[in-house]
Amino acid sequence: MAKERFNHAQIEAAAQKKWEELDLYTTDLEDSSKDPYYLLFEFPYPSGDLHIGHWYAFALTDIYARYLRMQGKNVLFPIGFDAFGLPAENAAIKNKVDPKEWTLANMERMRGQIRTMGTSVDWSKEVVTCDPSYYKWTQWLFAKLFEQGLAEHREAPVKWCPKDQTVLANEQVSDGKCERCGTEVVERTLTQWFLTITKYADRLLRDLEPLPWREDIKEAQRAWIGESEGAKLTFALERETTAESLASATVFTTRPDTIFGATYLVLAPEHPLVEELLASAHNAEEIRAYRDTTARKTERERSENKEKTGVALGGVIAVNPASGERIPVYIADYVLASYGTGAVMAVPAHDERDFAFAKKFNLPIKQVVVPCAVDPKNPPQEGFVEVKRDTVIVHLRDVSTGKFALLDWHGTLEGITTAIMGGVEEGQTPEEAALAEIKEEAGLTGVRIVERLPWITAAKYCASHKQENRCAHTYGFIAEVDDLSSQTAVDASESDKHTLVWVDESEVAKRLTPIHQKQVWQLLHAEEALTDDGYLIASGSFTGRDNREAMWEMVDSIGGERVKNYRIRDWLVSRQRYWGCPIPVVYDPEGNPHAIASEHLPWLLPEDVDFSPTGVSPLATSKELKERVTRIYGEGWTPEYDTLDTFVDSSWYFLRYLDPKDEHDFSDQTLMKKWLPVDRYSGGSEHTTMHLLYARFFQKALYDLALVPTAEPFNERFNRGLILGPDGAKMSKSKGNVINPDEFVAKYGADAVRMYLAFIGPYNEPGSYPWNLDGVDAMRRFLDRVYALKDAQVDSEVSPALSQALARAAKKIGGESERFKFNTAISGLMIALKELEAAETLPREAFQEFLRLLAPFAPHLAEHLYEGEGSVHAASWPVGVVEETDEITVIVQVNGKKRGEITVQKTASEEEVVALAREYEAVIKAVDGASIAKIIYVPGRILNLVTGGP
RNA sequence: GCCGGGGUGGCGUAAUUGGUAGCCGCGCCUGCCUUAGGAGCAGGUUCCCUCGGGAGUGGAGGUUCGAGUCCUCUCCCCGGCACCA
Repeated sequence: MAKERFNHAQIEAAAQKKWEELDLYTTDLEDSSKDPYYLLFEFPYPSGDLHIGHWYAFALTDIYARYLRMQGKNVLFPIGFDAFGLPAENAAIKNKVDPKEWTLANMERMRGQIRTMGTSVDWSKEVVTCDPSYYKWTQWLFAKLFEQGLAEHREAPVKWCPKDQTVLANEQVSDGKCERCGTEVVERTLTQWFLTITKYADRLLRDLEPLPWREDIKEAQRAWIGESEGAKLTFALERETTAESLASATVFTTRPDTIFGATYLVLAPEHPLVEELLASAHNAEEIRAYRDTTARKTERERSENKEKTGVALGGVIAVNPASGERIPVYIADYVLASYGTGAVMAVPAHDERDFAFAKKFNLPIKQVVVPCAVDPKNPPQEGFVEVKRDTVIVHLRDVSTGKFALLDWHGTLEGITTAIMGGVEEGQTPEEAALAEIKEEAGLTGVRIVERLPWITAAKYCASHKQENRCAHTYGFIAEVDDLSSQTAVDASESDKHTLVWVDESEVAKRLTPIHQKQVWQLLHAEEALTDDGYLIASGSFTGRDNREAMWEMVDSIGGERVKNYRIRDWLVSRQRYWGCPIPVVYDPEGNPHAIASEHLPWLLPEDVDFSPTGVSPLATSKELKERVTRIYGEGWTPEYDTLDTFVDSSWYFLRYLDPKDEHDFSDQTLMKKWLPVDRYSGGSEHTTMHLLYARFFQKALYDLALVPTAEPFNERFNRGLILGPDGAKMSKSKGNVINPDEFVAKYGADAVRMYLAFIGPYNEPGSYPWNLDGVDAMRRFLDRVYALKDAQVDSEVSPALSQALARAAKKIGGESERFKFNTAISGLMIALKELEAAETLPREAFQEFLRLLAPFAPHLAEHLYEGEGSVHAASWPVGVVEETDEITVIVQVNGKKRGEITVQKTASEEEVVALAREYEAVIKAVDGASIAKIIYVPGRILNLVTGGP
């Protein structure tokens, strides 16, 4: 017999009607009788249809909104539409419809769908970014930024999408492709509007630290801002032949400690000095050709091919300000014009890119930092003096077999395997020392040194018998021997210490035991720069010092400047598209930009426009716009034809929610003081670096203008996971795995669908979940079980046990909801339901209390079954007190393994518990006659008996 | 490559933050009910086992009376950044 299933369509419609009649969700922002709580989710783009992702975004934040209201909070839970943007324009081009009509129709459709979801959003605060009453204030704020010098009009190379026919922000380009349509972007030089977010880079970074955000979100922002600390150093440029001073080049480096190792200088192809020095170069043609080739390449093409290219600035040299060395100057596109100073000092020994370039162009590689390994078995001791010793390590190869000689040590050094090694004695060259050691330790003569290794390395260890720390400054050699048969035997005193062994090349690294031995061998084969820290060599008066410790002194000594540099670029906001907020600027007859005065705002988007994509801004085709400018400003004045990036619209919408209809101000100062910052902002991880950073920048700029009361817009930020298609792949129309929620809502009901989404996993973590119908079905079964209990209600007293069960549930469900862990909150509901079902009789009061716990999760069904006054959503969250019982369960362990559990009075002493435990059969068996050496008792939790001997 | 977050049953997940590993759900198994079941109900379900137990949270060590949780090394997955000097 099928269980009675409720008619969800009927119940939902009735509940929604009731909420509207009671006007349940209009927030009185002035109300000061309750704590304000601003719960925000990212407002949707009106694409036309509500998809399952919208449900995940809106319905789950709605759970929290409802919970907070029941907690007695005054909750602001608003919604609006991010209504400007490309899809409308593309639809317009394709289907010959008006973008405005298209957008308005979509919004109307989505409003209806959102209403049927049963979310408790406050429609009275709705904002629509394409509405003149909204964009009037986007324009007003832009004008404010312009007045502050935070909006700049300048020529710059920009990313251009040939398909969308518009400029893109750096952030909208990924892998060299337009983020929106996937078309390869090209670079163009245009005069564009920029918001100078770089001026706030430092504050955006610093103010991030105290925010209670998840580390990965903060880290993504930090990486985007990309702070690096370093120095600006200046190199004089001279004519190579006459030493005539030509100019000077400033470089940015994060490694000024390696200045003595700078063996050449590199300028970005776009660097202004390149043009300036062209006349002095003897290979001007070559340079021009290189510059042109580079200019024709997209940034992607440049970075895709990691093979270094470049050309020397022939006849020009730079003077290393530290060493005085005259070093060559190159032009290469691995140096970016847009980062740092567009010029670098190249230290091939200690920078991977410089190393690759130096190898290719045969430039000198000069080591100035010696990386230092520490012997982990014998580390330097605090307080001992450090003594530096020059040492050598020899890798000796037998030419006839190709094997290498190693020494297996005996005695106190048993188990250690090294190469032939030893100290460099007074008056010896390292080469001589190497040959001497070969003779001494291996007893070999007729050996030749074939190579001195390029890098010097070091190892630190403690020589405890001498009370000193040693630093072995080590030169490496490769030596070869032809004929082993004619060799003399090793001195007996040496052969006692070690045995000479010959091993294959591939075995060497595995056999070497002390860490620096291994390191030297690896360096021998390492064709790469040394980027590790260590001590300085060949660095004038700084030689011997720790590189990090000496760094800033070195900067001072050559008149360098300590600076911080940021990777973030200014925000390009000009778009050559129609469906956006017109940039509120006009140009005087001289071409200077002027912000449009507030009495002319909103500066309306003209309607007599041909918006087919031609590469010029559609607004340029408007007759009305030109006439408007002439009428207001006079002959010779011209309009700005570009529109704003839609991220500008969405950078302040949460301020407008507080006063959406205000005609005299962008928001309300008093209400902002009361409601900002947003308490919790829930959204998608795709907005971590753009929207979130832009909104923070806007807030700070407005804060500095005293237009908003806080420097940060959002307190908590939660990023939700992703709902995948049933096939586990990201939903996309092309894959045909898009879930349309309407179908499932019709079949299972809105409550079941939202509970399924809530139960799927923790909401505040970046997981991804495939859509699974069985899960929706399970939620419907749960709701059917709830519904089935409605007729079991009797007017009897609630038993203490049931009362306690509900109190525990209220506590758990509340706590989990607080942390957006709706999955475990629902688990709490299921446990509570089981307890209600198991009760002999179901007191009405108990079931009604359960409905209050259910209300945020299944708002329609809870409303339908609720018998109290008004709406269940206006009821308060149950505040059951979880009482402690007199009896407690103690887990008994023997040697950390669980052997049983005993129930004792809460007041029982340790002795009593131990005595009880020792009578327990499994415990007796586990102890097995052994004596108890130790007893660990955590009252009320655990007893651990640790056995000693028999 | 660098940075961040993770690896727990067949699956999604849970674990009071150092104290009973596997809650809740899916799936699966058994039984009941039913003309029927892609319905409902009850029970079971980490693995191995000689039914006494034993093993177990990616792997290897360590700290601790006790480790999914802390430390060291290592492997793998996801996300971000990436010629940023």
